[in-house]
Amino acid sequence: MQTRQTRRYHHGDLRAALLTRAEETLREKGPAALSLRELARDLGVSHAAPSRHFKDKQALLDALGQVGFERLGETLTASQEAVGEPFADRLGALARAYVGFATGNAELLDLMFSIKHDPEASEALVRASRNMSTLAIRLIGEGQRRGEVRPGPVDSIALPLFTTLHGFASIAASGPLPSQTPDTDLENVIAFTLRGCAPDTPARDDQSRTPPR
Amino acid sequence: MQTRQTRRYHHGDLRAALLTRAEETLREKGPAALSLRELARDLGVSHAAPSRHFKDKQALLDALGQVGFERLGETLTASQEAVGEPFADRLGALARAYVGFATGNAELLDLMFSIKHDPEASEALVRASRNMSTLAIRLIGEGQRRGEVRPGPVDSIALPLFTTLHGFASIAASGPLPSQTPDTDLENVIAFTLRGCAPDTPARDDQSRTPPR
DNA sequence: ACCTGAACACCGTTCAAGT
DNA sequence: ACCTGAACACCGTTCAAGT
Repeated sequence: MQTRQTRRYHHGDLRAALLTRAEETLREKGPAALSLRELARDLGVSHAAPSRHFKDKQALLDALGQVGFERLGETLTASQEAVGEPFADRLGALARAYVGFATGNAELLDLMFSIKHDPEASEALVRASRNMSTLAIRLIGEGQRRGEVRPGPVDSIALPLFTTLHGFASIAASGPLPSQTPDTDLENVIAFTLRGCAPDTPARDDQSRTPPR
Repeated sequence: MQTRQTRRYHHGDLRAALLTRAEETLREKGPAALSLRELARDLGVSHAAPSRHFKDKQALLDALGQVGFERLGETLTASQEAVGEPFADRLGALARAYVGFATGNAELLDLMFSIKHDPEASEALVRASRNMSTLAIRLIGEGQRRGEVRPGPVDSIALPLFTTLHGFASIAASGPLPSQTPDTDLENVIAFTLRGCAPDTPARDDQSRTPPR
């Protein structure tokens, strides 16, 4: 009766338990304090047990990064659901979601983007990180159809857009900015990005300009 | 005579030697391979010797980050010397210099920006990193005086500008971008940034537009 | 299949002791 | 002042062995 009901401590999902605990200690004590042996200790298994699920410490870190990318992807996707159609609204929601994730998961974001993108990196990791840029591409495409984003190859706008958001998010996450007003900073970045995306003759306020030829 | 001329192995500048060697192994073998004991071995001193110069491994990493910021500052400053006055030229030179540094010193850049910006972090480190943003501020101020950058608080433009460059540089450094054409990517980012900075009525090519009121 | 225990080579840090 | 040698507690990884 002990084999069926009393599987005693953790079994079936030591892998998941390792990832969960790893994320906790990453958040609470930083990346330097992340050790396989301590993880095993916390979970009450022998120090060699993790090797059944992750061949390497790096393999665990990669898996953690993958979780991070998947969760970031979900967060960004969700940000587009309760928001209006105008491009400015969608971009604002995306930017706020990205920055919110970055400041709420600073150590994880750092880990995600410091993973070596070797050709040999886990395919799932690569897929998860690419999924994110797809979102930016969709956003730009839609903005162009609405005439709120200047025409041109989607990538030539989506990549700068993404790097701007990512740059601000990662700097905001890695320490207080020189400026003491993070909210204003974010609004400035959003406004800057909107200008970078806008058509040559802004359609928003001023109708007295000459229309594009 | 041995105390004056034959100081034997390294002495006077073990500290500098440690930093130099640390940067080499960081570049060649990555941050995970950076160990105080191996550094000491490489330099022919005992494994306890480094502690005379850096109280901690973290103290060495902070010092390494500081030299990184100083060198990046010099690189960016130098990029402004042999370039014309127009804002677009200056920005282009700055962006290319930043990305060049990032791709040429990927591991170091990563280390620089993953340093915890505690209030207790070395003052020199903080100063070195602030120096950089001063450059962006000067650039924007000058662009505004020339009428090539839209008016407004300098910070509201300088910060987005900086985050855009940094975001692209750090992504470009941390692995090949999805796109296979890094040069075009950089040009796209520069063009995007210029639009973000530009006055409402672009002064560049098309003179048939209505001038600003 | 999943885990344990022991073993190995490597760490960072500290501290008495040497010169 | 600057460095050594030994010691301590901690790693990651491997591998025979258990259930």
